[in-house]
Amino acid sequence: MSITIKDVAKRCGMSISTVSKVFNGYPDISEDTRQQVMRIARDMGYQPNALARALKTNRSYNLGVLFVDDNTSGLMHPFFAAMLNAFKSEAEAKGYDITFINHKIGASDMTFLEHCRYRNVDGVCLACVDFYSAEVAELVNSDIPTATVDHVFNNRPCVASDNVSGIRMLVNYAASLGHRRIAYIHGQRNSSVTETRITGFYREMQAHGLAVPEGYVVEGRYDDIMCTRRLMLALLDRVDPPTCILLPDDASYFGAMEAANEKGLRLGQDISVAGYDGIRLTQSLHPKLTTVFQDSESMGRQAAQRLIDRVEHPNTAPNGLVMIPVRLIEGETMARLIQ
Amino acid sequence: MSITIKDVAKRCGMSISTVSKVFNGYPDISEDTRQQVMRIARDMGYQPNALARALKTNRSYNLGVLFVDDNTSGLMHPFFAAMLNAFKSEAEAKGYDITFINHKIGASDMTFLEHCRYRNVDGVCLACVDFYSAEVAELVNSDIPTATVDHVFNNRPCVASDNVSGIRMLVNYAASLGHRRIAYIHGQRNSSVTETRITGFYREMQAHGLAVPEGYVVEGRYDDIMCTRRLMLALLDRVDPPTCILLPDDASYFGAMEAANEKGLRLGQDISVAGYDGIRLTQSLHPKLTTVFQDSESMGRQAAQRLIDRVEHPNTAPNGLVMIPVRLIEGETMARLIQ
DNA sequence: AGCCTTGCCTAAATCGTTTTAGTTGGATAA
DNA sequence: TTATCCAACTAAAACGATTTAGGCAAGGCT
Repeated sequence: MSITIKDVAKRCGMSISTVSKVFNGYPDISEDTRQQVMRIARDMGYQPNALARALKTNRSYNLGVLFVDDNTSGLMHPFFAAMLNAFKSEAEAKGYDITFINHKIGASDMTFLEHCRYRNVDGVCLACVDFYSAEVAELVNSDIPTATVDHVFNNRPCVASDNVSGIRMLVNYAASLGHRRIAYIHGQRNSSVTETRITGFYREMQAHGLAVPEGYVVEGRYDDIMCTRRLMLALLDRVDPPTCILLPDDASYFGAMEAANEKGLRLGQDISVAGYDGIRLTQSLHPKLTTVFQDSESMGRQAAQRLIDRVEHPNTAPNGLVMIPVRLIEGETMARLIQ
Repeated sequence: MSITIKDVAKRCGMSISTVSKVFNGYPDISEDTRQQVMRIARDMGYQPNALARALKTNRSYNLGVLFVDDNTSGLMHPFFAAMLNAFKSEAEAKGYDITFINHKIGASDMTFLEHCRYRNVDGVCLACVDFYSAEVAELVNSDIPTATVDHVFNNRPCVASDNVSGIRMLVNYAASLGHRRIAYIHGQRNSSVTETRITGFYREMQAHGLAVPEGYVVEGRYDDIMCTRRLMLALLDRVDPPTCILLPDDASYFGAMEAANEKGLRLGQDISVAGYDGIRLTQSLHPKLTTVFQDSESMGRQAAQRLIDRVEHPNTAPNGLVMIPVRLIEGETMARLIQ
């Protein structure tokens, strides 16, 4: 159905090798021949077959992405979707397509590594996945180049958001506004992102000489409005309610809005909250959410760049960790306390 | 690096053909041999190479998806993301991986069709794309099986949300609550979805004998909070303001919330609005948005099923249009008018 | 004239599979 | 006994590319 190199060669009256060499920029081809082949190939609408090329060269120009969540795919989370989008754009600009790696393809269960081998991906980016699973370890320790997002494996390339600074900025900002009773509803514990933020929270609280009462740091869930609402209500019902509550992420803001409403409290005045992520949506709301902006676009782009770098220059030293700076967005949800 | 069929054959002391036949379920293999080959293959961790297989069989078990938007990718829109997610799950369950089709891969510009050929996709699903472009026409008219979402090409397989019913349900519901001045801020005009809804709007208004004043139907943008806010304020500033405003989609609800706030109007009491999509987020807000639920999950799943059906049974008659029913979600944003 | 470059091209092997057309050797039939 | 058949295997040709090794003129040098 498609036009093959053989068709082009025949039409040109030349050998297959010559046509191939034209397309691969070999020097031992005369200018005349090159022009002619190019013209005829274009006229015929010839497109080299990626499968055949990949089979021979062992380069598929395909990158795997690991974007699976327990429940639903990372596709549905605004932050991960934005990152994937940036990753994809950058990869495409460099000539790579992307393939989602999973472990249920058709009847047969595959490990992530098997799926990667099956599709001959040149490299794989691990973003939204349980980094502590055996499968992931197997993949990372294989010969397939990897890049990770927000989780470090030895000195392998990793793009990480500066979570320590991010959470500290929030605590510091809250403290600077006069808050002393600061609570933290954090995300699920089985991720290094969460752990990093929790540690940062305690450290910055300590730096400001602020106590963290029992129950002020409580496990919630990312992207879960109802859960956040419930936990926030519980915090507000305490005899010693916090004046400021840090949320798992921006999506949780909607839960906070409702909790505040139910209690008749005005956000940014009677009760202060802050999110984490800096997604577009919460920035066009009133009151505008105070949050930490994570540069998902830059993270996705750099993850792609660094992965491709590994793929194309496997013999240079791996480039380790890249920390992506975060930025405090001063919205309208944090009250200045009169002291 | 990887284990090939040759390695397995050697280890088994058999020919390559025999091993291949075992994996492809050929009948002329003895049970003993089958068992032995399977065991050794498993022990060695053998995984057939998809590239080689695809090259030979002309089946890549890869489906293309066309998910490009003018500005940003459809990945960022909750509705399309949900649909893609369902499509992906269904495809994976049937043994297919997915590849994003675009026209800028590396240095060379490709048409969508060229990209599909380059990657040897077995079929392609067109979801979030300009259906009126020449490129898309070229693709749809090629020999590559296609399935479309929300846009019909002749009798080719298409999964469409019942937009006519959806918009009519909203108008009908509004009318039944006593609304007579109903405005419609619709999405961008260059899509059949939008056109269908507009037509449906006028038709149902007429059916209820309701007039549509000049300027009551106005072009907004999907997923654009600011734009919706602006247009809604303009509508409310009229000498004959509507009592009910239909929005382009659920995401626009946030714009409507702000507009109502600015005017000091209570949503669902002083002013009524309705969305379109039924995404999770707007259903966990107060007031809960009245909207039309589009079954993105079912749409994605069925698009995958029907595309794969075309791929696997190319000689049966194409199955035309499947209409996915919509459902009115009665939220809290529509007031009952005392008459 | 003979030899060596150099420039330009081609033959053929190869990547890892699938699949068609045999090839065995033993059992059954005539 | 010999022809026939069958079950179970294998050889080899593809699929569409890349790449190594080599061929063949034409021109330059002794």
